[in-house]
Amino acid sequence: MEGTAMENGSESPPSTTFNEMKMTSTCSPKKSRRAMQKRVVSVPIKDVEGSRLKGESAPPSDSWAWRKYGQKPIKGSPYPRCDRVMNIISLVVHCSSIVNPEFVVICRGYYRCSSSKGCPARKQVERSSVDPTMLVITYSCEHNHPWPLPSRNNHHHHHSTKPSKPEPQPEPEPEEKFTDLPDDALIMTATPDDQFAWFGDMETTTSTVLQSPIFADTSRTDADVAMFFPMREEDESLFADLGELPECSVVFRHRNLGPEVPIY
DNA sequence: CGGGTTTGACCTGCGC
DNA sequence: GCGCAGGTCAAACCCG
Repeated sequence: MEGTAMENGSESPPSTTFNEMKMTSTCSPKKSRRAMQKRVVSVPIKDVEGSRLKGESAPPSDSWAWRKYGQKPIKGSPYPRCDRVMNIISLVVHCSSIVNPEFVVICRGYYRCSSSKGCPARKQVERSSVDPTMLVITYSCEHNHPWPLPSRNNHHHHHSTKPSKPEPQPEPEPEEKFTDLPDDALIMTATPDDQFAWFGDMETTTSTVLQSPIFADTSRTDADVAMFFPMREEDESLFADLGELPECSVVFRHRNLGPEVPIY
């Protein structure tokens, strides 16, 4: 409500500013966003849904622990400055997207590595603007920082909320994950056998053609959309689900395609 | 009760 | 210089 008390606190000297806090939270004083190495992975939403249905908490499941620290509607949204309203609108527009795929509100979730204290690794999850059936996961790390995530074999530091899962393939040297890369982000579609399989449990992430649960059936009408709004009890969860676009598509699937789509 | 999520506010970078 | 868009914080809330 009151946002940050320290900002409004006129009695306290500006010794601890928002700025300084950020700088201390990162290793380098120059926190240029450009100084972050990035890697972008495109994952079919279907796979994410699958993992969610299995009860996993993180959006696109990988073997690290991520903590969500923010969410934003991004470019392409009608009211990007009004977050609260945006959540509502995103629901509406999302539902509209069933009828008119041109309306695609892109919300981005911000995740921080919670596997270890002070880990600078971050991850952004958003739906692809070009292919709504794909989920774009952006992994980022400080430029000069070796990939700080713990080994996927390090069981002490994660799975705080996730059930144990089979470990992925043996990982390459962590330092190699970023140091060989150009500054520009790479964009790729993850496949189980490519060099970036280390990104996570990509055994379920294939580059198979998606039959979009959302857009495949163009015969949907506004009536289909309307069925989302009379909800009351479910409103909470529905709005909460807006945080994760893929989840929203899960809702659609449940509602409209339930029996048709195999759930695994 | 501890850890994760939600969400409004705020800060910064950048384009115009 | 201004405003927009993206990124982050942190209090409140939720949940096991």
